[in-house]
Amino acid sequence: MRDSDAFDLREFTPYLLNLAAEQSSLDFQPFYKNRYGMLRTEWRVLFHLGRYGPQTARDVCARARLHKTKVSRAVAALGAKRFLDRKENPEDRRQETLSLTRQGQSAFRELTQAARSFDEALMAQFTAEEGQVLRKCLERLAKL
Amino acid sequence: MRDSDAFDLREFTPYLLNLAAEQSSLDFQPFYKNRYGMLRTEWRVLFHLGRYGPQTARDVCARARLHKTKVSRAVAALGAKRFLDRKENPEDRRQETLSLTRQGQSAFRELTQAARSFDEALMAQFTAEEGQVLRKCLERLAKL
DNA sequence: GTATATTGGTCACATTTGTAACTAACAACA
DNA sequence: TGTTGTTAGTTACAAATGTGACCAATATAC
Repeated sequence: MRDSDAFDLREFTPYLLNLAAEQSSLDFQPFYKNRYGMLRTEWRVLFHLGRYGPQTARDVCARARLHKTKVSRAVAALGAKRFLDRKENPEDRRQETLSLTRQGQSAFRELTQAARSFDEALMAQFTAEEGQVLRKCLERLAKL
Repeated sequence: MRDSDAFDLREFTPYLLNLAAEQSSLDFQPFYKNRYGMLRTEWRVLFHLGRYGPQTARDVCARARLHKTKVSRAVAALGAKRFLDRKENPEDRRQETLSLTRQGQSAFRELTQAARSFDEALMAQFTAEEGQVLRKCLERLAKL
């Protein structure tokens, strides 16, 4: 196993991915946390509601690739902060249709714009080709 | 804010990074979890001890970029499972020198080999150039 | 119709993590 | 020597997550 001496964690893609993911998430966090008191999951749920319109928690789960308990908690928190409204569906009383309040829409617009700028700044350190390769690789790795 | 309608979370690099990181970590997890009952942090600490030899928890913190409480817990867990030994440093009795037991070294060798193979398989889906670009971008994003 | 299975969503519990306070040992300096 | 500050590491508590049990509503099978 002579070779194993030469192997460094920094050559291990999952490790690198985690470092990069943690770092970038940490840098973006202030936008939704400081200003709106949201957690990451809440921001994701808010985003999906803003981006794809009113839908049930089940739909959010599928689209955001989040477990239903995580979505349930995020929805409760967003509701408590008046970022979304819940309306029971009369045709199937198990489910509720979630929709953003005016305040929720406003937060969505600002956070989306912030995300866009953030991403542009992040990608600006790479060439267009590098950016495309990066994106393509990440999508493949994420099994999207 | 017409443009914000077109923005999708999948175009947001931190989001993509997180999906890719979670997916790849999940896929590798069985190697250290099922076989050795380790957590991710424990595997990282074990790796640094195996790769860079006996050292104090403080050194591991610096090299592995982990907070000292996280390392402290991982060291306690690895010690309980007999993967490492702790020896008080007589020159400075605050610190302990950590070193892998025979069992720890064996686990290190196997996990390192597994990581290497895993990484090769992961990168095999890309061309050599793509791999280099990906690695370079990730290192930059991780601020290494 | 009644029994059974499935689904949307919540709750309760255990695990993991983050944060800050803490202890013990050492260092610096009067 | 005594006082103050720093450092290595642990502990205690809060916050967040994962997992499975759970409840009510609907669908399916008989």
